[in-house]
Amino acid sequence: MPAADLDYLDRAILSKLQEDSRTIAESIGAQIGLSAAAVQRRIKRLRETGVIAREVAVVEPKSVGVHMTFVVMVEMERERIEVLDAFRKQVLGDPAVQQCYYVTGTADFVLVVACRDMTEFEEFTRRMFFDNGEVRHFTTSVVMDRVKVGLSVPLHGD
Amino acid sequence: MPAADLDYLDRAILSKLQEDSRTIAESIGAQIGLSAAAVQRRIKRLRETGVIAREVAVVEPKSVGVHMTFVVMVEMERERIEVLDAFRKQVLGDPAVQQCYYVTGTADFVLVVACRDMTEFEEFTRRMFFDNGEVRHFTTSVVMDRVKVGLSVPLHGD
DNA sequence: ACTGAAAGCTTCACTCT
DNA sequence: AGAGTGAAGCTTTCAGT
Repeated sequence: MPAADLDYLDRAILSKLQEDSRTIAESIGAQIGLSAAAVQRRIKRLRETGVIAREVAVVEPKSVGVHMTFVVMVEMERERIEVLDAFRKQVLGDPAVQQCYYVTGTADFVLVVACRDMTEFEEFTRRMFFDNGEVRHFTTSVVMDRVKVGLSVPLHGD
Repeated sequence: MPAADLDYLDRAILSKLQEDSRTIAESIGAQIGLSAAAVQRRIKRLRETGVIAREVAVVEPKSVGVHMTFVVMVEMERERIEVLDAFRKQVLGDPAVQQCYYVTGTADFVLVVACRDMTEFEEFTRRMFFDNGEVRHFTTSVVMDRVKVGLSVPLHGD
């Protein structure tokens, strides 16, 4: 998605929807000086062009029995494309992995992992790391506080 | 929100809405064997009880000119409550910080930071770390690939 | 929990600038 | 092209069963 040309109105709309995707067009329009229909049209276009990639419900983990979050740094044995791609695939298919970044530095991947408890995390490490000969090393940080959790992108005039 | 009692239908609904919050109740109902109204009522309750914390639009960063993501490990000078809280506050107010976790281990905080470019990130490090006497050390990893990005929580039968 | 009516939001066609 | 208005369409909400 190579930078669609968005004016300040589009950005204002995105800013609202990043906060709460259920904000109705009429209310957004009132705040930025546009009719509801005009806002709708823009939202539609933002969705179609992929600027709005998806709209999701954020579930409170504790309310569904998921009490622990971990940040895991993973170092692979070899940085061969095949090895990396296989790991990527495994990560994409594992529901415990909320996020995975391929990064520069000593670690190759940074994972954010959500589990019900420590036992479930141990099972996770086994299937993801110990049963995988290509993982050289991993270090786990237990999350004590989720200070800020979101996917909001900074939109210049924030 | 200490674990509301959710049955498998609630979990199925959450699973759908985590994927796409615009999935209409009728379609969810058809898949799990419930009327649209019943699904609606459950969704309403899930929202009111905070199981669904929020509903947000996920913006594709590149489409708004945000081309770089970083994972930053931060080590504080002292682990005094005051110091930590001040940092938390700063993080919450900074739009470049997508996520911040307070963690065990050598680092105190793990940050996911989104910026337009390297220059903006350098400005960020200055205001967040260098101008802050309480930050002892930080290490930056540049994200080369956002393999998996989401906030979806594992719901047992996934 | 389901059905059907009412309300609300979005979408479309049309017109205007 | 993009903005506003008003009607049609769809989704959600609220009664009543």
